[in-house]
Amino acid sequence: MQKPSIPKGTRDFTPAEMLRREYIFNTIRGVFKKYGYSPIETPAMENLSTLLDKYGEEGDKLLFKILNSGDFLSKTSLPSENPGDSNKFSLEISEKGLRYDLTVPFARFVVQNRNSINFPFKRYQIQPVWRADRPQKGRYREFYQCDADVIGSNSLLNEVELLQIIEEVFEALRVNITVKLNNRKILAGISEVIGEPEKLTDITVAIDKIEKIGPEKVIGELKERGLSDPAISALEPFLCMKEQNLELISRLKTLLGDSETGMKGIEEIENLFRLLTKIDSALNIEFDLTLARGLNYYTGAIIEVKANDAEIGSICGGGRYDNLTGIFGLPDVSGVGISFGADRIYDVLNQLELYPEGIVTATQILILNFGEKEQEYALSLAQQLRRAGIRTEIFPDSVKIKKQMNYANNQNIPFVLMVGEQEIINNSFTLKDMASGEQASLNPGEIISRLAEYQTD
RNA sequence: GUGAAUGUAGCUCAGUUGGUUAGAGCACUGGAUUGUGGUUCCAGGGGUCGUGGGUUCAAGUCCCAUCUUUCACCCCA
Repeated sequence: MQKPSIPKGTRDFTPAEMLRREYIFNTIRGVFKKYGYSPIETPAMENLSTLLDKYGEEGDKLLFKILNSGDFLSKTSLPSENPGDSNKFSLEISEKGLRYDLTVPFARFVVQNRNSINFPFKRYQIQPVWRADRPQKGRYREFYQCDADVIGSNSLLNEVELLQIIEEVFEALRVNITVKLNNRKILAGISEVIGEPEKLTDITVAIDKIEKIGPEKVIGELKERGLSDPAISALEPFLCMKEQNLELISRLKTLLGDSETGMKGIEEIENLFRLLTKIDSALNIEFDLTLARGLNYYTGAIIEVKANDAEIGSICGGGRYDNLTGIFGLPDVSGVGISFGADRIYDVLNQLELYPEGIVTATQILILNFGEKEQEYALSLAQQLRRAGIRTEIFPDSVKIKKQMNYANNQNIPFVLMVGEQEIINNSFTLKDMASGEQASLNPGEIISRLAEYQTD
């Protein structure tokens, strides 16, 4: 017999773990709803044509592809006939793939359902995504994203609203965060001003690493990527700017004056900061010129959130994309969205033990099983308690009390109720508080009011 | 895709220069206690030593391959 196992980078979750995860999902979902976002779901798999070329070359490599059904080999050339081109071959035997994020399927959804959608469309979506990455710290092959996007509106109010959502979610989860903000138009402006507009991707990828590897190595990498020496020396002042937020904005105005796109980006971020002063936000926001974000489709604001007290990558990210639906045949529709990385948030909360107490238990009271007659009575008593909103279970088998007590302990059930012959006659039952060990003899009404004090949800 | 570490009971781990029948704690089962758990005491079950090959009289231990997990790079939530 083989040992059972699950695929690399995937995980099972026990009931105790799921209670913690549901707490995170419920918190995020609650905030999304509060701001008027509506839920949608899309299939786990998409046509590969929907997914390919949306995430850059690296992203394509990380797509999980699904083998066609049936005798697909008979319809295709054998791999030995085109050696070294397994990528091309894989497209001959695979036409579906697992979704890589929720934004691209959402864009596809919007285009496909454009006639029934009421714009501006505010949707949230909480579903798993898959990446064929090599797993490591905070990185899984299957993980949940919690997305909120507004599509069909250019207004910066949407960016502000998404920042409010970020603030509210992490405040509720009690995670201290720093929000990093940048704008792709500013990055485009920089590459224009230094005379290398086509090298925008190379430039952003390289300067994204500046904190990690330092300016010298970034310059080295840019040389490798074919950036000219005059362009590099023109770029250098941008790499070592120490100004913050508003000062940085005014400094950039003098440097990017020649780039229309760049100035537009500055104007956007300036307005965003101005709007933020109106909402009484305590968010710790940094305008970070080195924030690039990999996903190719971003065109305006880009947002990334880091946990201050835990060593893990970003726990939330997003930005504005002006033409993602254009690829699917619906041009000139701008969208902006954020994505919470639920699994990383889960790791942060586990690391810092930030869960509230009430979530470790589902059942509030266990009715012990004393035998055939007693369990019939317990059945109706349990129903009374449940109607009063108390999460109740009956131990299904009339086994030793020790075992039933042990079950209550292991499940973290705070109360057990003894329903024996004497208790039934007196209509008064022994309620035991499992934490203190105290017992009291109470009638059903008294039990309900006693339990009501422990309502936590 | 590149580089490194790791794998022994359900879980966390010990296992000497290669040498008889591979151990502990926790968990589980039974009992001390037939209606009182979380503490205690006694007893018990549970192992293809990740997998496959090789070296050797002899491999958990050494060598090779492969898989898993973990960490870093690339990239990313």
